Amino acid sequence: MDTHELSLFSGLTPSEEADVRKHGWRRAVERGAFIVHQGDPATSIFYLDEGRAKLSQVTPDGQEVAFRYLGAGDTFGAIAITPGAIYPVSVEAVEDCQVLAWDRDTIQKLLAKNARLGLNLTTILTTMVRQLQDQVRELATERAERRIARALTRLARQMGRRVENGILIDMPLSRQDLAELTGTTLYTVSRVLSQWEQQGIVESGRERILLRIPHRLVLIADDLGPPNKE
Amino acid sequence: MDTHELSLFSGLTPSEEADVRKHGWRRAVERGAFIVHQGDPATSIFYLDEGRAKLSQVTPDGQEVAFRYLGAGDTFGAIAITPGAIYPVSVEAVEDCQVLAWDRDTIQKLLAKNARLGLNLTTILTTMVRQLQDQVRELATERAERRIARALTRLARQMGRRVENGILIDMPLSRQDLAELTGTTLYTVSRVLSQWEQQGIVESGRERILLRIPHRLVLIADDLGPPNKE
DNA sequence: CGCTTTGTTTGCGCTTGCGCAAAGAACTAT
DNA sequence: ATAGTTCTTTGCGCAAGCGCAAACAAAGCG
Repeated sequence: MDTHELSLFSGLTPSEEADVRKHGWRRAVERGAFIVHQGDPATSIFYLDEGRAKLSQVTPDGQEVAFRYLGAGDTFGAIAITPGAIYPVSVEAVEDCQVLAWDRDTIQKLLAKNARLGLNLTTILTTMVRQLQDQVRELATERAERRIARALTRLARQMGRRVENGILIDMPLSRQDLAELTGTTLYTVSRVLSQWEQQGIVESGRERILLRIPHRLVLIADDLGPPNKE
Repeated sequence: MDTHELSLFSGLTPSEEADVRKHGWRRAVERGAFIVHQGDPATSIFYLDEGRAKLSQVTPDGQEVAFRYLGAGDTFGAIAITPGAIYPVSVEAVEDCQVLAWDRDTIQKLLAKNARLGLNLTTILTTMVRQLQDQVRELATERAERRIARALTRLARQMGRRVENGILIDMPLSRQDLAELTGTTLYTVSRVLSQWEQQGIVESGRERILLRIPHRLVLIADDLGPPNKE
């Protein structure tokens, strides 16, 4: 369901992949630095080879909205394929990253040379469309608690690390970050987490969330959750 | 800013376009009928040659969420390019439509034959991604009145007809429809429209909305709006 | 032409969740 | 350590908007 299963390189032979890789340029990005700046001319398409990053947008009045977190194997900046485009989002490394980048001409040549690459890119884009449609549906119809539960289960699948007593979201993640990801506020996130903590569903600290009973979160996300009362 | 400017056929020579068209099959769809059913195997990609349609999704519990309205020149169902995919949305004709459809193999062959077609498709998809990101941002950060103003100005640009005393949304559009498009309820939409009607900004009736002072709506959408108080 | 269906309006009460403020907790740096 | 920064928690009041209900309006139908 994630871009996970399908990377830009899926189905390519090792030598094809090597060829595509060597036409791009590699760059190391430190935690906290930006790989892509919202508003800049979109000149390159990127492949995240290592590390984690946040894909987000800032509103005119300064509020931040996060769309998703990227992990190794994710592709972003595909808008660069269209001449004259501007990046509509920013991508910020939340840990040290290694990225591959291709400029417009290069990627176009590679696409012309390798049909499978084009198919992969199309699939990546339709997957993004699907995910964003889900996000719109959730924001339009679900309440905050449910959206937070959903975000956490997604993050767990994507970047969860199995530990002794549950699944740890393996990344610094503040209440504010979760709020930006779920279209709510830091306060609401904090209150919801406190409540879950009391029920033993999660265990959380500063920028750290451990899911002790992931199943319960899935139930809340799908609203079959054991009623809070009774 | 809309898919308007760029259609699937942009930049193709007339004979190329004719070739692509004749490989697809044409279908007439009556108002109210569905062109694509959410949940069905995605076997075809579509081009809307004539008419208007609604692209929407139904939640498990029956609520409907509308993503956008399509007009002549719009492409949808691109997910069909990926083998095994399922349509995540439904597309319903809101007036009589003419559509062109290509099945997976056909479109793949056409894409292999014509690089420009692939570029167009990629651009269409990145545009959809951008629009959906905007929609997420709006739902996450803006209040109902503002989202409704935005939706109306968009609809006006997309399917507005200039008439004597303003711009008419040239399509049957109920309060419920607008609510599904803006992530709110029929009641809220009705109240907001009533208020605007009193201020002379719009003039609305049953499934019909006329923008008398479109500019004012833009101001509300961008929140520079003449303060309601004072 | 009256009857039904479908869409719209608006009063009212209520829930959700926002957001300030202030206190506390955890990490950083000197 | 100590001070400063950053993140988190929670009380409290409040506004937005939900959703029922009931009345009204407009279109469709026999």
